Amino acid sequence: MPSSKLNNKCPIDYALEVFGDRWTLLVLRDLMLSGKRHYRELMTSKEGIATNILASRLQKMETDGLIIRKQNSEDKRQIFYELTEKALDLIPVLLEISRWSVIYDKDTAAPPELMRRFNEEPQQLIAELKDAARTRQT
Amino acid sequence: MPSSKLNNKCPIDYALEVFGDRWTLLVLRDLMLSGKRHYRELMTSKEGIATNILASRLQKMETDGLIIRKQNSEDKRQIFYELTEKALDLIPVLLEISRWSVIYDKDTAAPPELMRRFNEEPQQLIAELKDAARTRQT
DNA sequence: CTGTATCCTTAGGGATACTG
DNA sequence: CAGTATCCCTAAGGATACAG
Repeated sequence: MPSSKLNNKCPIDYALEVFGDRWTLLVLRDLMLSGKRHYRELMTSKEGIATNILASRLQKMETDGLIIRKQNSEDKRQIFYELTEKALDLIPVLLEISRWSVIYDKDTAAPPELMRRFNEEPQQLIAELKDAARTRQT
Repeated sequence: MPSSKLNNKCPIDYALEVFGDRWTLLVLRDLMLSGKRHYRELMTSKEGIATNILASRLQKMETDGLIIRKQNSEDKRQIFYELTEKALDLIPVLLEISRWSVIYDKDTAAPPELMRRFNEEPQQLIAELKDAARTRQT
């Protein structure tokens, strides 16, 4: 198994360790592109993740430095998840994947305006998406 | 599970179905960036894939339209795998992933010249890599 | 609401022997 | 060489109940 290698040198190996499972990329999508921040919101995504799986995934993502678990300063019971720069830097990966899927799977759809802008001005779009995610954080 | 949805609309879902497992992306890497074309070559990659897994992955990749299984016209026993355009269009995805891993994992390395060119002239690099893969095919 | 704790099932994958 | 065919095993994931 790729993740058991001690001296791990291949970039693809590392990526597979961090988000090469069945759920992490979907959770990242919801946090980064759908603007979700709470457990309950993540639970509602149409793929139907189980509660124990979501919890374990969130923990691993925190360990891997993708998210930070925070509580609302007024109501301590309110938990939300903040994306790190490391996670935000996966936006281009998600967009590239989306572009590919939209081309090759007829049943796949993505916001056309998003895809158009990714083709025409990718840098600016990425910067905007990052900014949007950052300002959503607080 | 994401793959069981009938009306699958999210691009990330589709990508996960096609290459969201532990091996497909590594096999693609070897075919696309390392120039491997034969079963025996794919067997030697450092992650150590099992023979049955490699065989099943190659079959699924053919079903999914990523590769074409061919035999040498002179020596029919010689089998090799040819990448489709659908697979070649994943080069940007692999490069984006690599860029990210190199930044965030200190143990990860990639050819620096490759990464430099991906930053400075991505379109040209991608075109070159595709061409290289295509000419290798025959 | 945000998770733990269990229990259970299954698909994915490792090891190895074997085949045309 | 390019795989099949088995056997086995475990980690990943579903379902559900429950807790703070």
